[in-house]
Amino acid sequence: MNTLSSNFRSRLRLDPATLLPLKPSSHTLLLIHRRRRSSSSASSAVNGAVNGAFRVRSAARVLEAQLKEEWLGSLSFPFPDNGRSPAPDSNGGGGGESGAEWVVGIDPDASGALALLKPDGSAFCAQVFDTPYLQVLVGKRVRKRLDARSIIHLLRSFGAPPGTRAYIEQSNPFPKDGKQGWWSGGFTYGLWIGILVASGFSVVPVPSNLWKNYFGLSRSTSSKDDSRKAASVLFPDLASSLKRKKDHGRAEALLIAAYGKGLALVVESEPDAT
Amino acid sequence: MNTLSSNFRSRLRLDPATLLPLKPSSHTLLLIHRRRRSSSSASSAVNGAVNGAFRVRSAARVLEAQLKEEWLGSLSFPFPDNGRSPAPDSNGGGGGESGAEWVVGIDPDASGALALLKPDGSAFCAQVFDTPYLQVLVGKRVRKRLDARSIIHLLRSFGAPPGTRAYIEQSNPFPKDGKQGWWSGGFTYGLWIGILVASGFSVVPVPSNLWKNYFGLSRSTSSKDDSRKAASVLFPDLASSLKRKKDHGRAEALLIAAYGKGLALVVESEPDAT
DNA sequence: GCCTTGAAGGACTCTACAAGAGTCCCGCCCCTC
DNA sequence: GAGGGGCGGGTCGTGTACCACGACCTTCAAGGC
Repeated sequence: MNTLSSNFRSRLRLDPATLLPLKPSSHTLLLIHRRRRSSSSASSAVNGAVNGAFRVRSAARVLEAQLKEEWLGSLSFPFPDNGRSPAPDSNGGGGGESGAEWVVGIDPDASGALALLKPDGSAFCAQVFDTPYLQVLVGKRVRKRLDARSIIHLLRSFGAPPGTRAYIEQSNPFPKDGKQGWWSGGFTYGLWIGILVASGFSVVPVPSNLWKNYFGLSRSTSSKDDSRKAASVLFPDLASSLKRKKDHGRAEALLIAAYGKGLALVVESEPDAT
Repeated sequence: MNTLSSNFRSRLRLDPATLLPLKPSSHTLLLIHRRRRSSSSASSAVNGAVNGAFRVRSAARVLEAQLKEEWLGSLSFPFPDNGRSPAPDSNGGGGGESGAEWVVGIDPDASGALALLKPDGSAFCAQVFDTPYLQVLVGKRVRKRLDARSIIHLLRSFGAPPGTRAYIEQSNPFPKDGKQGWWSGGFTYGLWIGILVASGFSVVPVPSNLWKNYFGLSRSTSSKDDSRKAASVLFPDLASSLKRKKDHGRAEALLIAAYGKGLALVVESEPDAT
């Protein structure tokens, strides 16, 4: 399709035992966001329900969770009333049950990548694509900007089922970083989210801490190289496309997807208790 | 649909004489971006074509235009090979000719709005919608974030023809503005672009200078009030929804749409010469 | 083309012909009414 | 809920006890190989 976006394929048997032992704890809740009718006017209803009986503290706690749920809901498929061909089942997600669902992982940076885990028989087909970009003249300099059309084209070519979950790393710039970096971080993040939601994916933002801790990549010197190494172990058939330093984005996308897949397995295999 | 997004309707006869006298000059070119096969590897082909015969100056000029064209192309419908139900005509835009095309105008700010100019017989139906938003907990503060799902829902409810042009104001923060402002500016801008392109619109970014000069709103004290006034004159039936200070976003969206509509008329009525 | 280092940065149109002049916000959080 | 004014700001999950702690980048431009 596009000369720029190189793609690679791999075959991987995702054994739950490989991914589960690390953190089956707290994140399961986040994935169970059901329909809620409240839309952009949270405070009144919640206050009305909580007044009197509960402390102000717990009310704040509840409101906090409510806000997060609504934010996630606004990024997820199917839509409340207009969803075309919505899954009749309760689960909003892609493939349904038994772990046979599609998962997308995205490193939204300008030199980022997109990883796709697609069910293939009893195994999985893993692919990774560099994010298509363009050269754009901004000010009197040429900068790199994501190529919206190519990204949409790529997503459509997948043929993923509606509501497929797309895990995307949250943009979290540092205070001492420059404003242009802050702007670009917001732009790539927003562009990806807009495209994904409009394309029928259910977007799940993931703070960078989570998937890094999940794979034990925290506080490791040269974690950039380590994440490439970890991705090569998880997806050995893609190791050849993770050899260079600049393949860091590919590794991130793959690990984010694997993290999301692990969460999905947790949700499916452990309905409630530990 | 949504309790939050208030909508309003108006009927307006857009007389070309009303909009044209101001600036039929330079911007017509920007709208004539035809298909180009080059994608994200501009430099080589262009350099090859320009080498030798032309000065370096003009080569830079050509490359500059090429970059801009590619950036606009990446935001426009139909897609090169995957466009579903593409307009068979050459014009990528919505309604075709005779000025009877749909136009969308967007003020992408967090408290912004979307304006829709829809052909209705020989006149136009103008509507404006506040951008749906959510309260989101970021850090330990509650901030306002655009509601992607509601925006998509709103756009789909229009039933606009594929390739309808959506004019959106460019995000241009000031150097002394804070990083959070830079991030948010990039985020809202990117989110809108992603949603619009993925929803089949042709996005045309518009620097704020252009439409302000176009309507003579530059260098006017309290240009906020003036733009509300100008929008009320152009769309008298919507004046009642432009009364408050905070309706500034609605006025902006309407004026951006009117600016885009004016450009479309220029392109259609004056193929080449002045 | 790939990797490293180091600091954290306006962008835009118009005028007039190379670089300069002039213009444009917004987000966020406090306050009052 | 609406308007006004002033400055330009991390955010995150987790743990211990309602704030503390420690973790996390990125963009953009220039130079070396």
